[in-house]
Amino acid sequence: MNIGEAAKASGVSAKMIRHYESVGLFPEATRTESGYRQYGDKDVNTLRFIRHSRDLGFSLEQIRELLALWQNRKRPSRQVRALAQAHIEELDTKLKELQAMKATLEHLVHCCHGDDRPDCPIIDALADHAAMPVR
Amino acid sequence: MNIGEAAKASGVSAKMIRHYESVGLFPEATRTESGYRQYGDKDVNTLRFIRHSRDLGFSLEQIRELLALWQNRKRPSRQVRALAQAHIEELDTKLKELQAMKATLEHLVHCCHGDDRPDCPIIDALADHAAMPVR
DNA sequence: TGTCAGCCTTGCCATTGTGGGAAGGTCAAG
DNA sequence: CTTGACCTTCCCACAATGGCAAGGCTGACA
Repeated sequence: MNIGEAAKASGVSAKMIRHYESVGLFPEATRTESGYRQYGDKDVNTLRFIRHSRDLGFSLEQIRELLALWQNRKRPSRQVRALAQAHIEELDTKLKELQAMKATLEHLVHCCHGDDRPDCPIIDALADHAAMPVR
Repeated sequence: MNIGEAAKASGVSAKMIRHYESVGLFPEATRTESGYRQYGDKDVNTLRFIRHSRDLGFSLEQIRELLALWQNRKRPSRQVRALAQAHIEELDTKLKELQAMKATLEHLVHCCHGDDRPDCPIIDALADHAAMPVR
């Protein structure tokens, strides 16, 4: 099957399939005589694996490791779990940052009357030399 | 004061000050005869405003608007609040995505025994054609 | 057989915000 | 006058994705 079909079947855009190939995440596809990339069901499965991993927020580097573990029938599940655990912690760090930002903003928005008057605690907080919670 | 000093005083790196200037977020600094940028207290305040805004996750484009509102003494606080409110919603969208990823991963990690055996529900979920919650 | 749509190819550019580094000019202290 | 610390500009990199352009291939239809 051609790249477009593989893209549809896997949910990974043709552009991204080429990109993954170029960075070595995905093996170089065999080509027809005229240079078209050819894919099989196995390739589509791999692409789906990649997409699922992306959907969970894994980076391409992490996916590289996940793919290796996937293809290694003798992997200790410990390793997979450690990778996932580490990623959860990354997510958690980001979550906390975003939550802190949101909390601060919500507080400020709450304090701002939001009418025609120029007086605004949000602007004041951004300008003030003091009191910027996050980071 | 030179750019390095302004950077220290504001918490914005010299690199970024130049960048903000180049994209028009920050006015071009006056220069000494030899070409060094010169900053005053007012500039440092503006840089702090920018940094505080970045700390709350506003994009440079949003900061452009915030700066305009800040400098307009007659702004209606309504506009500031609307900007902040919109940003809160962006944050919330991201938060929900990350939370969904985290929840899925936590579930999978919980299911994985994580020992020397190769059997691994995490890998299985990534590979399986079905059941990928997020997105 | 000609042609046309719709695919494919490569390659370059843009995004967002930040950092790194090179090559060279300036300044102040010793 | 030298040296080290600063400054200048310019280019490159990241991560992941999209877009566009110029050109080649394929298959269907007249």
